[in-house]
Amino acid sequence: MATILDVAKLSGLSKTTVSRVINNHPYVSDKKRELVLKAMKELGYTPNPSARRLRGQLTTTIGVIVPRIVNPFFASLVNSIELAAYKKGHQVLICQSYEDKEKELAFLNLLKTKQVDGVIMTSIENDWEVIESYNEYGCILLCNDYVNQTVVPMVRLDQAKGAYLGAKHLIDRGHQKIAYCTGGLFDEQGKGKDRNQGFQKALKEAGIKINPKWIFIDQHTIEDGKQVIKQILEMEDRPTAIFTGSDEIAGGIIIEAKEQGITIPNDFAIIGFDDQPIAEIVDPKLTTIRQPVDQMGNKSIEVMIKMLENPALDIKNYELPIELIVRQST
Amino acid sequence: MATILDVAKLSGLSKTTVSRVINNHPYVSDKKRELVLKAMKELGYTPNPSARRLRGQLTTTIGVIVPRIVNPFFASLVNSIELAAYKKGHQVLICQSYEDKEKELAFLNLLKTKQVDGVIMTSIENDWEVIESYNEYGCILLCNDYVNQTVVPMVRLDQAKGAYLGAKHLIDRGHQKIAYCTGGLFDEQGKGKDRNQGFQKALKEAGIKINPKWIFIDQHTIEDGKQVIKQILEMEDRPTAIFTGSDEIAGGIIIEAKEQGITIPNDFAIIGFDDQPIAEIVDPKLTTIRQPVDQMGNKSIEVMIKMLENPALDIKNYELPIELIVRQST
DNA sequence: TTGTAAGCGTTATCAA
DNA sequence: TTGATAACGCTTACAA
Repeated sequence: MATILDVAKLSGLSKTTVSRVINNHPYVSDKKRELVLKAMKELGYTPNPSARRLRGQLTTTIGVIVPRIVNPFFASLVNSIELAAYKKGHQVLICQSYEDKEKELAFLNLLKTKQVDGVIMTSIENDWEVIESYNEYGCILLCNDYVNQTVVPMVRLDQAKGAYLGAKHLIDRGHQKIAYCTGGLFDEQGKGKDRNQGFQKALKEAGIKINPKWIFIDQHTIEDGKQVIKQILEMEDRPTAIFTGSDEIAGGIIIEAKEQGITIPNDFAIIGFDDQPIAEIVDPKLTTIRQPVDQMGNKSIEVMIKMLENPALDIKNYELPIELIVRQST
Repeated sequence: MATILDVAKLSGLSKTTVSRVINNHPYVSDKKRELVLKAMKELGYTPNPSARRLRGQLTTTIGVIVPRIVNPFFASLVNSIELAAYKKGHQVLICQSYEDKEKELAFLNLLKTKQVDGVIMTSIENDWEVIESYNEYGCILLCNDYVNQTVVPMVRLDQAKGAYLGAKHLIDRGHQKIAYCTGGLFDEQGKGKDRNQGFQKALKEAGIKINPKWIFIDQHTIEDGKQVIKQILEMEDRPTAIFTGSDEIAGGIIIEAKEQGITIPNDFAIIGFDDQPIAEIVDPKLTTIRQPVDQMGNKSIEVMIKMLENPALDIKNYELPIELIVRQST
């Protein structure tokens, strides 16, 4: 590989001048700039990022932490992040946390060693204090997931509103007995609390009481969805509608329901979350709450790069719109 | 961040000795090793990968090129690669080529600058000669896609056999009029040629002639599948079975067929390729050819790491099993 | 406007 | 068995 010295020699100039050209510094005469550019081209020269990194420069690499890439929601989020990053000349290092604290920390360690300029976290596993302690080593940006403090920029959706819209839609369709499936808990605090609040708000407004037997926590996959509907079918007192935290659970419910001879939306109305491709694949097609994934990816990269260029940037909260998509399952 | 010098100072030894401990070199007394280890722990020391890279060491980063991460097949391939790499202490840098030659090359350039130790290519866009020219800068491994020369290790499936099994299955079910959808071309050469061959072999053995009107090339998405079935329905002379190059196309066909009041498998038998999650989501569930994605990912990392440790490694071709999964669509 | 030289954190070479 | 030192490729004071 050609080095900066090779370029310097070929152009008959010093390393410094070459470096100045590479970094667009002022005080280089047009003539010499030409010379350098020509030599660079001739040698097919690319600056060595490791050396730049070592010297304390930017790495042009951004890390992204997702729970799992096979989850289509996160796949499309990574997709939009990668595309946006590439346009800006950055690479994307991905890490699947698999919801594991240790994996998450191992990845955040890349900040310490300047392997990545910054990390976009799409989910948070460790306590925020722990994660925050890495913030001194590089930029952290929260995308999708978030915390209550405003210590790092966040790109997020109004999940409470999304859940509210979904629940309200079911109520407007005449449902009073509504089950709730979440990937998190059904707490005031903790994972998924915003959606819980939105859901509860809608029910409260309609004067509906929540039946704790119809709350299913820690549900994630298609398989989980199948189990949920099985459990519901065994109940004496059944709900008439099911609100779910993801299209995958909703999809599982629809698939298994059909297997059991249940008609949707007649026997049960189902609503998903995310608007993943599966929403249009299942039959009946899924009513769901759309998360503007592409916008989230673009915004995250935009903000991240701004942060990198100007570390003193104001820390802001970017909220993106969320909307209800009505299809056939409700 | 603590550096090797800090560790040296704290342990009262030299950088060299510390380095020896880090790299498990011989000739370090147990006592001093202890000392170093203790100091490392106390300082929370992590070696700086940029410095190691610059010094010509391994980067513990492996690049993976996929056409697009939102394609579930590639998402699960990346998933298994990432998991296997993590176990071995490696990071994974992903690049979506979006089937773009330039993007592919931009990424291969990371090899030149020692940003990644090696690249796993799951698809090939540029001419092989072009790609091969990067092989001198680092390890290249082909996974899923392949070329005819054996210049780099390849982890692949017997696609011809897969296609043969699928076509044979349709024939065994009594079909004589079989359409063919491929993501590539219907050539002797070029993308997807193996599957073409397998398909053709099965038909030939059964004495069936191929109707060129029933060949659909360059089909990829669910949307494409919908278009295919629409076209078929407009034909005078229709096929009775459709062989597709991916579960997504097959899924699209099933979805649209249902919309049009067609019954599957009665009116048409459909067979997919990949055994993606969608295969079990559509109704009727999809008969398909399973590609052992996890095995491919694991094997690729295993071989890649072997190559990195021993660049003189024999270049081999690793072929993994492929099988037919019969469900309801045939 | 240009160049010299020091230094980023490692590891390999050589000498002790 | 240990340590001093040079080198990897780059950027940035500082000097000219």
